[in-house]
Amino acid sequence: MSYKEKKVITIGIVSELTGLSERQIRYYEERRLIFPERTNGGTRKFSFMDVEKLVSIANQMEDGMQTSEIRKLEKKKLSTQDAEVRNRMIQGQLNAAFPTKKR
Amino acid sequence: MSYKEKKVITIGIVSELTGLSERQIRYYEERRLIFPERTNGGTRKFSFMDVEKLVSIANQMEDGMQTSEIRKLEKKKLSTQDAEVRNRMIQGQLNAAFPTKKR
DNA sequence: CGTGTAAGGAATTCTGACACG
DNA sequence: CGTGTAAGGAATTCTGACACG
Repeated sequence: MSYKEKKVITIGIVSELTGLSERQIRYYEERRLIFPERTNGGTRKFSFMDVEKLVSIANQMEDGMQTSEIRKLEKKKLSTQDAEVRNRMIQGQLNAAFPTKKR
Repeated sequence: MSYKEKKVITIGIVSELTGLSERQIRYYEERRLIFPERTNGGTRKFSFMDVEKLVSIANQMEDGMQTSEIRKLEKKKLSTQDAEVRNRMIQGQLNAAFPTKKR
């Protein structure tokens, strides 16, 4: 796994990096917008990906979006990506199976 | 600055990532092999680069090297790199100044 | 709904020192 | 020299709750 996805940053640092309060960060986790891991003792651990996502969330909140909307939009984006990946894979399979077909 | 160099990891996580004890990590800082930053409160903050360097240090310690030797070797490596960079830059300047010269 | 805050406790980290070798 | 450990304190984080709106 790349450094970007490794969960190693505590909430205080994340707060500094994002400009969000710890309260906000915990709340966004409660609303299932981010998914930090935990140490054995229960301390949250975030990745740089989480930090980026939090900045994005902050922007969407500023635009008046609610956490529920942000979550839904995120889901939609992911399923769209999934569909695109599937399409490309199928297309690849077809191209391999029928090499004579144009393009 | 890239994620790799950003100082955001606390010593407990670094200990887990490297397999080194916190005592060892603090000692290597005392011997100036690594240079973590600090929070306002005084808590150490490490980067993924530091983590990599610590793994390298651990290997060198296993090979029987002393911290003073490791530090010297590190310095040597850096000055060698510097020299190489300078050489390349000078060569580049020369190539630009005398484009007719072969190569 | 989203966020601030005070409260109490627990986990984490810090330093300086002693020990062993 | 390099590392473990107990000690005491300070910084950090955690949860559940109340408040405001």
